[in-house]
Amino acid sequence: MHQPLHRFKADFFKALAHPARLVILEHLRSGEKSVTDLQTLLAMDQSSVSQQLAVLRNRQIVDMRKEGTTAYYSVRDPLLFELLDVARAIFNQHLIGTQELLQQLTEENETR
Amino acid sequence: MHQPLHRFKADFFKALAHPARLVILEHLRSGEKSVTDLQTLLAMDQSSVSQQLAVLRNRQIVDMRKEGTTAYYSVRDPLLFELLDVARAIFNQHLIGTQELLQQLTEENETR
DNA sequence: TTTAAATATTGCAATATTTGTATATTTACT
DNA sequence: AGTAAATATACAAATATTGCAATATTTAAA
Repeated sequence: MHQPLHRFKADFFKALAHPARLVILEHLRSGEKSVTDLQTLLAMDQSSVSQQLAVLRNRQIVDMRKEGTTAYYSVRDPLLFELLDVARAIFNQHLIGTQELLQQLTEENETR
Repeated sequence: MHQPLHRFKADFFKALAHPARLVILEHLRSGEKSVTDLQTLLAMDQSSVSQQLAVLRNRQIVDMRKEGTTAYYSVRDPLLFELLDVARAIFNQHLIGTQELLQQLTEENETR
């Protein structure tokens, strides 16, 4: 049925579903970065960074530009940042909900 | 450092990273649905639907309401649909890119 | 108190992802 | 040609996720 398209979409989300890759994307908000840059920023070893970048590259989420021996990575579609913003908004809502729940539980204990 | 938060975010995206779960969420755009409803809509067996719903429930993406023996599921935060919309926009861009590439390749072959 | 309907959970083999380590590849420089 | 820097890839062990089939649980009604 809608199998292929939804599989495609699922693969896209799968590419985002990793802490290191999310951090990489956050760092790319401020423009392209080299692998060494990211390696420093994330305090990760070179090959791990390269591997995560490969995942993002395969899903076409990032673009790569080579200058000499240096590879510069950037986010292909600025809409991605919008997506991350909406995701952040959802997390905030989530945290507010959790906080309210805690507050409620605390009050229940106090009035007892 | 930012480990826990990004792990949390990654888990959220992981919950979206499955074709069946994406289809379920699309169906929930038009309001709450019972497990049987979804089972029919998706042409999946009951236990698979329940399992995927469990994943969405664990990540607090959907809410569940029970009425008799029937369980009604709905999306907790409408922002989620906004997120899916942005994702859709990204896919469209992506497809346009692919299409243009194909077009270009076709033209190259024709003029040769 | 059986029975049926609706939903949830469990167990497990098959796959897929992650993580760390080692090894390639590419490019520029000497 | 030989070497160093930057990046990429290969591989294997540890984990996690799927996809089914079987089994439980819960609720309402006979």
